[in-house]
Amino acid sequence: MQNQLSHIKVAVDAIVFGYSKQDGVSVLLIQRKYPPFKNSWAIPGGFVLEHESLETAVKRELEEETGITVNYLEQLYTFGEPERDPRQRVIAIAYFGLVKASMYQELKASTDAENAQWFSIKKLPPLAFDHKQILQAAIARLRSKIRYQPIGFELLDKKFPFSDLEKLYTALLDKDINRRNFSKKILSFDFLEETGEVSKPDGKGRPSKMYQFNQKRYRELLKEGFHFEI
Amino acid sequence: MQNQLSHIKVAVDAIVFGYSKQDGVSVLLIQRKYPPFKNSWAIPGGFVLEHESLETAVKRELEEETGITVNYLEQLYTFGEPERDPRQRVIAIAYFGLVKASMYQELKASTDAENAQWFSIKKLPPLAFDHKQILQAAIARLRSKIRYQPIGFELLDKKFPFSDLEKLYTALLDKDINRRNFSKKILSFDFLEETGEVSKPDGKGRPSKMYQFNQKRYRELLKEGFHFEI
DNA sequence: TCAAAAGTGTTTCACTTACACCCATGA
DNA sequence: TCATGGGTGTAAGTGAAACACTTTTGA
Repeated sequence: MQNQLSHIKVAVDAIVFGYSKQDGVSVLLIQRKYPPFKNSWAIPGGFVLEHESLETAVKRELEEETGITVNYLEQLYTFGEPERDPRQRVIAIAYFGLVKASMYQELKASTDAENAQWFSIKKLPPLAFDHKQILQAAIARLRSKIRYQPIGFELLDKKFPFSDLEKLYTALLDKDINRRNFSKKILSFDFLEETGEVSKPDGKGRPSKMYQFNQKRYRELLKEGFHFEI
Repeated sequence: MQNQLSHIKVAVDAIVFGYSKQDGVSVLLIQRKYPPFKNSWAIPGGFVLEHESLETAVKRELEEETGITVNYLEQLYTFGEPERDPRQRVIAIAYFGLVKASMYQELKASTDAENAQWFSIKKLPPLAFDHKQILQAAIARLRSKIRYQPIGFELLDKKFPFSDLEKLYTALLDKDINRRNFSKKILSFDFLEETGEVSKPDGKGRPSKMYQFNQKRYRELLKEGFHFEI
């Protein structure tokens, strides 16, 4: 095997989720400029360079195509059916990323991102290749993972009112949540801390305390055998 | 992109677990015949052919190298660090497989398997490439997955005494299990059925009822929103 | 002073945990 | 009849679910 060449190409894709109170959970898509599927919406991604790690490749492609930097990234699944790309055999290692609400707002301003756009996961456009299937796998991962790992905080701002967290969970889990029991449960975990600030009420109602996720405390709890579960 | 060739090669690996009361949980390894890592033990696997799906490739390689057929297979993770193979860039899509106790016994008889062998996960040999890391990921997956999905039955025979299941769980989860509460919990799920048979006691003690996993009933329960958890 | 949203106390109920005892078999 | 492993009943403890009430703000 003297550096043989392969007929199979290796690509990475990035399914990036963002959140806002107005639009709920959204995913970042780009519009294709060239055939096949010209002008279709697609998941950002591209081919892996010979000496670059898979994660580096995802981050690079994401930066090039959308200008976005994620604050959470994990491997999702590898899609490799022989016919998934009509041109030639391409296997795609899909990654799952999250960005904070502040980054979500910034996309509009970026110049790299002229053909990148957020789509609410409730109103998705038709997608190129097998990207519908990939996106569905990512949404399933997000929905299940948010129940046993505190990744919800990666979608909110650093400091947030408690109701934001509750709205996020309501948006992702279908059943509606009992406000009282939800707050009792989350606060009993003891990894949220009050910042001392309060939110100015937008319009009406009592202002709420601002909280932030204490990552260090969470890691300590994990070491003690703690298990997060909603 | 007219069928360009890639400098990155695509391989699949299969981490297959088996179980027996004597050896506990074991993993199937092969001894390498050629350099690099000649004579080292390694996870079975090989390169993906141009027109074959990833799953087909895993099953084919497993059959060729060990003669084993799995009754459960899922994708584990894709390993793609640039330096993981000293010869050239190879990304490996690792799969996670389980075989029933009867298949576990058969390996010894198979001729294909002259250089394949079961190793207890408690006494593992040094491994080629980054296979130690891959195997650790697989063991972690098995340990965590057995808690929220009834894959334990894929490691036992079709019919088994209850204590076999208990021993399997004791072997995988570190903490020891309260026999009474474990059986109450499993039986309350209502996907195990008595076969009417009893085991002949091997040596001593009261014979036990034989049970079998009712896959159909389990699927029904899932539809009703049932959630398995130990 | 009213509507809206935040914040909190308490009872009920179900399930887990812990413990103890009985049963069937071979030697 | 004894040792061994299989099979089962139940009380106590813990935590989730349900519900109702109070507080703080803007209009």
